[in-house]
Amino acid sequence: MILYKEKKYVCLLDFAMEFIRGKWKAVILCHLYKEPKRFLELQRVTKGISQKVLNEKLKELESDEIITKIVYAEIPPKVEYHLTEKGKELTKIIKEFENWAVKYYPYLENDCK
Amino acid sequence: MILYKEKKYVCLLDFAMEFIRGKWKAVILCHLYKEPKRFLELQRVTKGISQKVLNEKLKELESDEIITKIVYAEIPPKVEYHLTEKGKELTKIIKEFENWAVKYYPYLENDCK
DNA sequence: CAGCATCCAGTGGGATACTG
DNA sequence: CAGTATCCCACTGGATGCTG
Repeated sequence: MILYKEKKYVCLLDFAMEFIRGKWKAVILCHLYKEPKRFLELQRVTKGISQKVLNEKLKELESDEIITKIVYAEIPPKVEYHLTEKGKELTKIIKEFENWAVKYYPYLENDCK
Repeated sequence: MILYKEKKYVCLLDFAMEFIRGKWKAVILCHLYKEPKRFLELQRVTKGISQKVLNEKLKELESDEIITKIVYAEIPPKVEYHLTEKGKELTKIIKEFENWAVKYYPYLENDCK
């Protein structure tokens, strides 16, 4: 049993999966893989996500040190989200899931690029 | 947008992640990696899972062709769950998450073997 | 031994409106 | 542009008891 930040995990894998739990985190990370993105850009490409949830997930990813947030002191505000090294390695693994799906479900199109 | 079995997915990755969504599926698959297991065995090693949820997840994994179920005609009943080839490949990726966690959180013990 | 039926609680996420 | 604040619903999973 692992205790981390007030939460319980039955094993290390359970703990590891926590970083990408839910419908959106993996998708967000993939969108940040090639290059950093701004908030609105991210919302646009992550089709279907609500502003509220995007914000929540970005906060969680930041506090987990998977991404970093860069705020430019401009008006209107400009914010960029980048993957950390730790986040890049995680995202590489996530992309393997995508490849797995491509292999076993080749007829499903992949518009998530 | 992908439609599959009455459900909607925003992209292929979202679809791929569906196979291991929730707290338990990844853990279960890892436990089946080395060798097939019986129901009770699986419940014992997957510490904390309820019988109901284990059953639900096994059914989902079976209908997704990630595992196969072998029923021996004995009394008392004997059932074994095996990974398919598709499932093995998926589980290999899952194990990389574990390695990622070991790398970045080396001080957390790993009792999930 | 393996698995089904209920009932219930917590939470992840949707919709909408507002702000520095 | 990049958030916050509410309100609400659906779904995942927990607890317990029963059965071929």
